[in-house]
Amino acid sequence: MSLNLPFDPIERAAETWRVHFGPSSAMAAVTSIMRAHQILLSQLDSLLKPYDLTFARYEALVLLTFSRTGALPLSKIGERLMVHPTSVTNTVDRLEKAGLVVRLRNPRDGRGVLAQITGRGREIVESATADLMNADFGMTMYGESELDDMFGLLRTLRVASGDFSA
Amino acid sequence: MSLNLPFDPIERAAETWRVHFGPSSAMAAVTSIMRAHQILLSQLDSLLKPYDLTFARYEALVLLTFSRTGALPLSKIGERLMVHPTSVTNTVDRLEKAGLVVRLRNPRDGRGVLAQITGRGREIVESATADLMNADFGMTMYGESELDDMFGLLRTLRVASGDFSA
DNA sequence: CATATGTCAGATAGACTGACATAC
DNA sequence: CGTATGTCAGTCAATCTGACATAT
Repeated sequence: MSLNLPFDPIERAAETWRVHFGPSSAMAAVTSIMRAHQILLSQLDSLLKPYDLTFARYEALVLLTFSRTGALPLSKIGERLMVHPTSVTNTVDRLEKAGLVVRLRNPRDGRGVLAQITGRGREIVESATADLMNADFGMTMYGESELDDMFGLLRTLRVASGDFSA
Repeated sequence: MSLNLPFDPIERAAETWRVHFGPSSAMAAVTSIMRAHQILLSQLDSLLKPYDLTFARYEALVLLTFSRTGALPLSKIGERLMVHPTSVTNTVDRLEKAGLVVRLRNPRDGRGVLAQITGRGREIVESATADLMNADFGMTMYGESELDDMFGLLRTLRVASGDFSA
């Protein structure tokens, strides 16, 4: 599983990069984000595997528990999770097959569909969330202030990319 | 393309999370990393699309230009890029079909295969790299010290996950 | 012999395009 | 009418498992 190299592969790439193309802190930072994503996704998916959930599906389920009625239009789910409409359809399909949500017609918009979390869905979210928080979302190596620093740093990227107005 | 929400969707999720499950800075940090990855990958792949490259394939090509002979065993490519052996096979397949690398038998190990970059491969890397550096790898919004902070922060995660010994 | 390298078939989760029916 | 919602078919890149041939 773990590589256990005797050197930092990204740091080495950055050094070699400097020799060939000139210095680029951006390259090292971007590569680090890519690798961090890979590490975290793998850990989170492992934690969620007993529930037959991926992180993406877990996020959708959690979002539903956050709403007053346990139901949200698919369009709103896509907006909040920042994913493509067809991906929402796909995610809800899988959750529905697993019995964790049901589709309802939106009484306030004939075009729309609501995904509503089921009792079983709520049980699974509760249990999975306990596991994730217990594992600190795979971030046990960080202190509170470091986590805040990371959130703040990455917020700059999210603002600049147009996710929201600061 | 951009969402342009009037609020930060991750910050809102973190607030709601606090109400339902208790505070978790880890959750906000992890979600930020996930979103940052998504944003950057999309930007990088757009920049590389004119060359019919993905970021993963570009990384492999660059690695080859870094080696003395322009050739590396597939096993070494997998180790440096931290990807699964079958993913390396897949990546090299695509690069080979595009004429950017060729496969050679490893003269020093009958089991092994070398991927060697071609002249056309070198041209493409040079041009694509110029584009990427010109776009600062999608990180134009950051200063030098912020990029270093990010690298340092994420290094902690990579060490803890066993990528290498610090 | 056990181990390491690479390939293959097949499965999976995800993102995306374009077309479409439906309803606002 | 133009716009918005969701679905569908199909494509694509990536990842992984398990099996396998080959060579160390």
